[in-house]
Amino acid sequence: MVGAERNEQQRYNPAEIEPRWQALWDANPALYAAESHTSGKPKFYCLEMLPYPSGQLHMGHVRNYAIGDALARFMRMRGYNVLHPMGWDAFGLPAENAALKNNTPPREWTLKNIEQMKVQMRRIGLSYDWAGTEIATCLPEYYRWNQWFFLKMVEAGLAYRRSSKVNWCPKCATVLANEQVVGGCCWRHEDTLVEQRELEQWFLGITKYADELLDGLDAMPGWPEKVRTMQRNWIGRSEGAHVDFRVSAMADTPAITVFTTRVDTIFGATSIQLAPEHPLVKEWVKNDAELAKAVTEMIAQQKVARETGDIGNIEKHGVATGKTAINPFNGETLPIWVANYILADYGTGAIMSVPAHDDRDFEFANKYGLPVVQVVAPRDSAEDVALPYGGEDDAVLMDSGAWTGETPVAAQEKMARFAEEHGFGKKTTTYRLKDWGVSRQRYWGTPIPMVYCANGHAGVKPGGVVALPESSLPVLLPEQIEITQEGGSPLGKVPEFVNTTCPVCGGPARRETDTMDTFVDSSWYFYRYTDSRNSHAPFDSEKANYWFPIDQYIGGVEHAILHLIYSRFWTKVMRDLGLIKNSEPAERLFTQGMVIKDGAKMSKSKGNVVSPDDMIARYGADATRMYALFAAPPDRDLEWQEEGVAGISRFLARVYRLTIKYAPVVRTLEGAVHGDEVAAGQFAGQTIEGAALLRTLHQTIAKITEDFNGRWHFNTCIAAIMILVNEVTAAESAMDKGGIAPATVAELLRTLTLLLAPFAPFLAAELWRELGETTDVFQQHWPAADAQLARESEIEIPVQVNGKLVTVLKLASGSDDEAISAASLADEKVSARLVGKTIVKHLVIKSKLVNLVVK
RNA sequence: GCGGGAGUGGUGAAAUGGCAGACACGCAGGUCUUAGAAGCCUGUGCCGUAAGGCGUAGGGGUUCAAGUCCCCUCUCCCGCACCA
Repeated sequence: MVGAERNEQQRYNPAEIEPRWQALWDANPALYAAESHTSGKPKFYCLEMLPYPSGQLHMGHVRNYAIGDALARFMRMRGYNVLHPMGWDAFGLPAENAALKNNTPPREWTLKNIEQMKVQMRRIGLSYDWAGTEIATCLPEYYRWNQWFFLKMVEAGLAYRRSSKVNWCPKCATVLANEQVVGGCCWRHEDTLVEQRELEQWFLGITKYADELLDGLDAMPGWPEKVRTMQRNWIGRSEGAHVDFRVSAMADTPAITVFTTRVDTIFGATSIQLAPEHPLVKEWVKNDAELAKAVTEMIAQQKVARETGDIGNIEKHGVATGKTAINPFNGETLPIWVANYILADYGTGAIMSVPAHDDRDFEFANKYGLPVVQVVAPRDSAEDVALPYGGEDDAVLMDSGAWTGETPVAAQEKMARFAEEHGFGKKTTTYRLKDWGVSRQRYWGTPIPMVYCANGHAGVKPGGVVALPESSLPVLLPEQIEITQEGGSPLGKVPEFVNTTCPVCGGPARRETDTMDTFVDSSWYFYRYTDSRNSHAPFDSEKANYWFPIDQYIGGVEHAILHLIYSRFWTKVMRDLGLIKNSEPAERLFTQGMVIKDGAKMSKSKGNVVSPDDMIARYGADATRMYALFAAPPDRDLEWQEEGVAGISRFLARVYRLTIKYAPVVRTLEGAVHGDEVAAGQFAGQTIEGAALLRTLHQTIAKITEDFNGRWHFNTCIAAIMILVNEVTAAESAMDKGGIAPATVAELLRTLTLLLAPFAPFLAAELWRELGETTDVFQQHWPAADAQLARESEIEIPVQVNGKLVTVLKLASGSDDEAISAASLADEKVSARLVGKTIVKHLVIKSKLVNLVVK
């Protein structure tokens, strides 16, 4: 009957369908807007990391957003109030480089890129609430709140200025945070070695939160173990002790404070080792030309090794200073050396060397013939142990005065207390994490809202730093400016910007000309989304408290340290300012894998970049994003194969053909109920074919629904939809002959469309309309799986003999173990295997499988 | 060196201790076509004409049953690294 109505088949044409729907969606800004915080629905904050507006979307973006958009659409259909925002991480160096190259102002270049990328994102059909949430961090409406937070941190003693050794990228012509140095090179210029410079810089006191940042990781089950481990390593908490060693015969020289995690081994110390850049060494080289030469060489060598990533492998060497120090625990005199394996910026830059119980000290002592004194040994086997010996669980101290016989752990505690009581040491904790240096000598960033009062006033000496009042915010970035890469901050060359008055005394003042690290912008942007048009505050606390924490954050693992640690820090600061209640920004974090091509990360230099625009032009946005979900589970790397996209496109074309073919039948069914309103009994009078199709349908619903709840194996979800479509296609002749009730056909096609909606929104919208619906497919309820309909009528029972498959029995659904057992013995193939054997065990497992153990 | 992850057909992959390779890609044969493209149908882990045997990096173990759990080894990817 249906076949007769078949017209000339329309072909699936995404190039026509997709822009048509896109235009409709663009014209309706409220379509994906979240309801307010007073909504009665449960909330769901679905967030993807905001992109840098380079002007070109890449496949990594497409994959990231395809995952987030599928989830956002699914959650909406499940009845949640979904916040799904998007914005632009719009400050940063590329805009300045582009300005140099093309003579375009950074602002213009950035805003143009944003427009381009927004066009691309809309073309993909991503369901963002553009009108309600979109932010660009380079606009004063946004960055004024960076300045506001900065002032709050100055007030709280969390932002401060000091001179220190900093990482300097010559290409960026600016300072970098420790987090932005990757393998000794700049994170943006992987071939550019980072130099060390001494500069006055602004720092944020992230180390005040080091313990909370570290301990909090244990209570974050929704974050990948990998990310939590990386953050633990980065924070690098190390419990130990400081011990002061007096320098012999130099009463006015300060004692050398060493940091050690093994104070229990101090009786085995045979030398003191200083970093080449230790302050005492700097003093001593003044009167010792030979020492000066050796130290200078070591510093140069350390620098080279650090830059080439070889630090850790360079040969240990050192030089004796000729000076000695006193071990406060036993009064022994130890030689003081300078060694190239001691780092100036970790601990105190000085160690006590215990060759018997530390690999590095052992290597060093052997080379220079320093004594090796064992003071820890296994409890039972005395001192017969290979050195260096770390001291396992059953170890005890030997030759260690009052502490001899103690376990190392007990001794560490007692000896640190002893040192403290006698004033030459204390228990202490060292972190690898350093305070966050946020000053950048660049133009395209947030101006730091501080001035230097030229003449000074009460409490501020001439040239001293003064915070601007909140009322003077925003400090605007000047627009017309000459960008250069030399001669310090570009802002320093703009007199109208630099010259100002002191807000306290009214005298002349000079503005801070450094700008903030762009990671400041991204540390709190997701709070702004909850109230992005607020001009009185960064956001309304009530709104933020409704939406936070983020229910699902999705992005690349490359931000595991940088952005994800800074934004955790910022959240804690905001909590302590009383702005929010949550202590962590995101309940769940998902890090998707990379998109690779020919086995390597896509890059211009390798020439293996696949452009999303090309893919969309050839196969459509639906096929492109669906392939990104189908080709691999989302947490794994994805090898981009164009044939695969073509395959998805063919699949969508089959769905399209099938739906268009039967749509006329569906449309003529008046008042048909559908979706989850269908009563289970409705399809009771099915033909066998109809029942089989409904069974697969409901199995598919169940599978996809379950997967969205956490497993996120969208590749197998899409495979399940393919299986369903394959079955429907195979039943076409039955459908044509009227072997399947029209209501069933309608149910199948409507539900199939709903199941496709999170993955292929354009096609779903088109087919929903073709099926005669006037509502928006994304406002529909997600279909409910009916366990009755999903149940198999016949079960397949594999039968094994000694664990090897012999046959598969087909039995009526609901057969009990006894029936299964009997059927397995009655089978010919099985009995052939049993000739001359004795059955030892006859196992029927969970009504699913039979295993006969025979001898 | 430390930490995390991975290793399954020609390829992407699937399999929550229970039939290894679902679903795709590719390939081969067929069909339709004046021809091609697109469809559609069939086949496709390896060895073997077949019956059958073998098979999840390698080795061992636990179990009625192991890709999956445990131990050892190898390889690859990612992060950190002379961190005292």
